Amino acid sequence: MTTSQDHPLQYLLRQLELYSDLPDQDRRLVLELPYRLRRLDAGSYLVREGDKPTQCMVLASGYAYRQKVTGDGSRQILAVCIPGDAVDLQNMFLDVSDHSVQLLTAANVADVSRETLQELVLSRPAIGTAIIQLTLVEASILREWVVNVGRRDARERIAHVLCEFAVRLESRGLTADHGFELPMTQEQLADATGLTSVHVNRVLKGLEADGLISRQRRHIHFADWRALQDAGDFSRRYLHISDHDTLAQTY
Amino acid sequence: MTTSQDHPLQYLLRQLELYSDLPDQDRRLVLELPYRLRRLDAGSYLVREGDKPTQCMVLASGYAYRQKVTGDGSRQILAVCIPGDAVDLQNMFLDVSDHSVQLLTAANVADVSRETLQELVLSRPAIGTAIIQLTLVEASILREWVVNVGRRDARERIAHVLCEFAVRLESRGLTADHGFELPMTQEQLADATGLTSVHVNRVLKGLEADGLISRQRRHIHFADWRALQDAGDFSRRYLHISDHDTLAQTY
DNA sequence: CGTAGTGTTGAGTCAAGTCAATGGTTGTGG
DNA sequence: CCACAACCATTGACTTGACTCAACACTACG
Repeated sequence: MTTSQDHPLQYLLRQLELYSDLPDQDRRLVLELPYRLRRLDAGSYLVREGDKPTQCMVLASGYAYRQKVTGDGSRQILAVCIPGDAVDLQNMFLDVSDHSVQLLTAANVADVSRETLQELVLSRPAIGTAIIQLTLVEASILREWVVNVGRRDARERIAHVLCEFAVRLESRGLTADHGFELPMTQEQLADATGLTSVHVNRVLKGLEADGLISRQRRHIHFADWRALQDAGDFSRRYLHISDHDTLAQTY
Repeated sequence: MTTSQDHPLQYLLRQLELYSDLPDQDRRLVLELPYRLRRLDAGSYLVREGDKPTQCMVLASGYAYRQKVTGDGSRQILAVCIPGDAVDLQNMFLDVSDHSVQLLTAANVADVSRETLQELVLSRPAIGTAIIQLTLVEASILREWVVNVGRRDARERIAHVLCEFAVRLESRGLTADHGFELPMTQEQLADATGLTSVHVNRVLKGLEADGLISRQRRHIHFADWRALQDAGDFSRRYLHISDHDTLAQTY
């Protein structure tokens, strides 16, 4: 259950150490956090807007997304969570959740007590620093999403999201080479980019026709990674991943 | 210079205490932070994307905005900073700034040493908690902006931004009753909402024609606050300001 | 009193949305 | 193993909200 190989919190630890190394003791404290593991189906809600959560959930495997719904019922996806992401750092220090989190795929979720984690953050400076950095990087990604949705056209938006996803997956050691399994429908991609599913479909076909990507089912292959980055006005700076952090440095 | 009345960091302290009270000692530690005060003109850059900052700046007076520029030169405004906002909590724990901050008006800016502040955050749990909460609320506002720009039409976007601005100002005790001085041009408002200045102008006139607001120069008066909130699909939940925190509770 | 920055308005265009139908794939139960 | 259902992807025809371009008005300030 706590083999270092498949420990449910291993990706969390990896993420914490993306921005600064932890002392051995802190590393141990993280891996020794008591947790409860749950297996949940795709579509399950992890958090609902308005909830007062007592647990902090970590995605041990699987994908999820943050979302908000407007008054007239349309949905905006705000972030995609990948394995290792702490789903509600948000809620760890705020009492009421301001958005919902829903599973994109079936997933294993580790629940950690809010108080335990809070205490760790406040008493261990290195862990505190790491968590703050995580939070700040998440904010940085949100800023980039505002730019994406506010000032880029449809083709740029889609290309940008694909690039971001690829780089984030790679930094967590989760990519096949030059491609990945997109865990979302075109409608979800539309809700992430402020478009409609019909238009997303046309744009994807356009990117394919122009030789930037190729697709089969939901698998995206980067036929021309350089050109895709250009098409998406993508620069990885905002992800704050230093170059030597990435594994194979494929991208 | 350090009268409690006009201490440059007084609004910062107020903001820190919005989400949880500080012990007297911590309160004192904040107000006793060594700082250097600068007077800067409108348009000055406080931070440029790519900078490696060593100071953490606090707006003692005046307004600023965060922005990013896309490859083709268009600008997206990501947040408006009001007096008391710490301009670069971001940079306090990350080494390279991922966006720029520019003054909207002339302002007094207090520079605090990055290390001093870091240490305070990591050694004083109440201050650490407050800073994390601040960061999380900023992220929550960013999420709402993604929704605003991604899923609302022009009229809703403008109405929403006006509501947000009013409530934030009030929570800091900075509003005249049922109106405020908008410190931005219509072009800047356009860059904040992902629109063009021409269209912003038409929408503002529309809101005025429908009796939701009235304007003279840059002063916005809320002729029908209730209707404006509805028009903007606005709910203050995402600001995480508990009701008793607001002063007059005008809104 | 000229200049520069804003704000305002109209006319024409276009990127993206809407509506609606058709195809494909997967899974399930008979 | 087949048939049906459900969900998702694809495509075409038409509409529209917001953009572009361009001119003109107002205000502030040196």
